[in-house]
Amino acid sequence: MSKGAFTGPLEHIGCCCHRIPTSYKAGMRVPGHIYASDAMLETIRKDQAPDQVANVATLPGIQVASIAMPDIHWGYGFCIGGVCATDPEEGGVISPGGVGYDINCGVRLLKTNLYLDDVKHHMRELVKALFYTIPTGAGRAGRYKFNPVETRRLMGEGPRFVIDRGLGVARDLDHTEANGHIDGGDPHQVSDHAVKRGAEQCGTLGSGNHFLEVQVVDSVFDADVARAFGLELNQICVMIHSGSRGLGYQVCDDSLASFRNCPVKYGFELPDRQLACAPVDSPEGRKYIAAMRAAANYGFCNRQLLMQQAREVFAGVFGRSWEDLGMEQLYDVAHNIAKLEEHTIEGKKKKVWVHRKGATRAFPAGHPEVPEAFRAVGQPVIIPGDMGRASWILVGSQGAMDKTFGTTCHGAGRAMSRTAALKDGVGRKIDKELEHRGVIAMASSRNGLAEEQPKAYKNVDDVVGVVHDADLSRRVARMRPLGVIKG
DNA sequence: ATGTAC
Repeated sequence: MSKGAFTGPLEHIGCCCHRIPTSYKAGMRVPGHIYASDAMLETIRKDQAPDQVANVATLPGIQVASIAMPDIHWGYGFCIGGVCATDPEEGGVISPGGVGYDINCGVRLLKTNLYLDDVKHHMRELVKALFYTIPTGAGRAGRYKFNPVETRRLMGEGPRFVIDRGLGVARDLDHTEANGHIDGGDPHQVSDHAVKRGAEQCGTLGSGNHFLEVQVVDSVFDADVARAFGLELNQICVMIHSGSRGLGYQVCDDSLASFRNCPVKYGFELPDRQLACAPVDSPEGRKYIAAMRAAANYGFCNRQLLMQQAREVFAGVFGRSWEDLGMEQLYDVAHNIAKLEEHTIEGKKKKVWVHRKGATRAFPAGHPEVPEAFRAVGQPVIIPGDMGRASWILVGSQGAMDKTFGTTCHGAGRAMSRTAALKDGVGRKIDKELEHRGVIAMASSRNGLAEEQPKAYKNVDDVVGVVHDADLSRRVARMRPLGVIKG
């Protein structure tokens, strides 16, 4: 597909929201809604992501609108930063492209009782210890080995499986989206090949935009919610951004092959074959849903094991147990997943399949799926930014339920393609540049650092500004990076 | 995102 600029209509329809009308493209069942500032629209128009928003609006059973967040950019079939809800009772479909290749890519935040002054003279040692303990990079195997039977059990149970083996504590589950266990995951719908890839990679970081960062709370925007989350100024935290590694990739790939003939078989047309999908209640759809849920449970396990290794490293560097260092999990969110959820649409309660691809659930105070500890304030939302500037902690709000199926942004969003960023980095020492900005960075590949350099991303502060102003979630705390390990 | 082309 062409990646040229988008020149179609974007009609301003309210706070930070722009509409692609159904008249833009044949077959659109609903309009497109893109949340962005006027200034950001210029960046957003640079690739075909808005056209992908329009393509998604043609999917059978789609409800209300094809929605995109301010960190939108081009992706496989669906844009990254997209939200699509389908109703199975209206022929609604499930689509692997609406979840992404990295099923349950997501973010976990681990708190400590350390402050900036406690770590600032230990950052080099800390980052080195993290880098030499936690495997990074594509294809890397980890220290935890599971045989195929164990790997399938792990996919069925989620992090409880590894916690039962001493790798974490039960209260970690209370602080994970869906308690780290998506019901209906069936490991037997996952191919042997996918299981084989997953068996040796649980507890590894991967490559691309995945990272593990030591961060400091740089600013607090909502003191009451920050207190409820146990966050305060100058506190040290660890942010973990990773997904389901080769296992999720293989589940996605396997399903795309099985979906190839679905448009003919079930009688619908797609404007782009990368939108491959199947009715929720079809054999192909049911198999993908069962496998995708199992891969999601694996993703939660991967971040659990990454967290546990970070706890061990801190304990080693600071000579105290991780419990004594207060290394408790704030929360863990998935930002590449499809889930069956109840939403109110035109006054009626409906169970819909919400696809979030590079988009984060942001449920408000009082929602039954928000853990009890946060029920009074809303769900913690974790937004990873780029490695030079910032990341954010937000809280879910009612506006998200009203406008975006309980969803907000997932990160900064790329502003440059990987190849453009790579070319831009030739001859530079990006780790040295980061050091001048106060960030110790270690990566297993020089190219990785160039592709992920700060200016390859939009300013995450701007992205967060849009979702705050549009009431899709609210600012709680801004985090500044001190040290990072990457693939 | 991904043993970046079984």
